[in-house]
Amino acid sequence: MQFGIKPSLHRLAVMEYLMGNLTHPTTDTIYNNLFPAIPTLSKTTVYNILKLFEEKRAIAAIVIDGKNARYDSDISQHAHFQCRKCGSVRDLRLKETLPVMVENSDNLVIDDCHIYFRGYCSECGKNYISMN
Amino acid sequence: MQFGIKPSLHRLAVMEYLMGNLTHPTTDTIYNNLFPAIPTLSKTTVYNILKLFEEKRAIAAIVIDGKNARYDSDISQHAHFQCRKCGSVRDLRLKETLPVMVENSDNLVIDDCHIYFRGYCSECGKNYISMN
DNA sequence: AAATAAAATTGTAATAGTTACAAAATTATT
DNA sequence: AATAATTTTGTAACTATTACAATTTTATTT
Repeated sequence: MQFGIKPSLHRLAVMEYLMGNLTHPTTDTIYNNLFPAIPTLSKTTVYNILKLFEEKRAIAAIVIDGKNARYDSDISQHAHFQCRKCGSVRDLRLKETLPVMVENSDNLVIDDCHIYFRGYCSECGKNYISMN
Repeated sequence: MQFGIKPSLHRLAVMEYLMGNLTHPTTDTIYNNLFPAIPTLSKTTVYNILKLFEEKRAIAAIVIDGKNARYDSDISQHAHFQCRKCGSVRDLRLKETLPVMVENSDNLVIDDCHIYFRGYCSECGKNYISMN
């Protein structure tokens, strides 16, 4: 396990789950899916582990609607899309890697960038008629 | 009041506060600052009004850390930066307006885009030494 | 102007995601 | 084997937000 994170059974299980499920799961989803196989697992541990991973930048936390955080083991440069109706989150590939595109006149130490879009997914947008 | 929002004293007060304070205030901050002048104001009303404004796209909700939402009456294309240490949020101007830069192969109805950066602000980053 | 309908606001209570914390269990080191 | 360090657990607390029904205000109709 990299990123200066010591491995443990639980940490490995969470990381493996994330790598095998690039569906931007919530803490709850991760916990519920791991629990059957690891009955001693506690939800606090999942919170702890996800927090540790995110701090070490081993995974990305996706926060869009403020309801709950989602997690992504794909830390390559990509954007996200969340449907306003069903709440589902999916990846959006960028057509080109973003250049340094902000005016950073002050001495900001920038280590992280997130881009997200919102709207209606193909399912929920079926009956959507623009009023413009 | 535009965006298909009927004006009321409270709605006008919230909008005026946001337009006069481009500091990305939280619901709490808005409420606490308006309350002295409008003692009948309730926090639920502030929540209701901010939700309405955001739904009508009259303001932008800024959700970065999942702790609480912040609001911005500047709905022009710009990015945000949040300090990991002090939590402050500030604007970052984009050097050029973003072109359509995602592969939108599916039928997504996209109506909103947010870009945010994280790291350490000039104050909190003073003693920051990169370990790379 | 009075009566009625519609909309906005209020206050309380509930919800849900997350964190604090101290105890227990596990793992590593001496 | 003994000790120290780390990880995990479980409960309780916290906080931002929402649900909801009652009340007040505003608009519309008679």
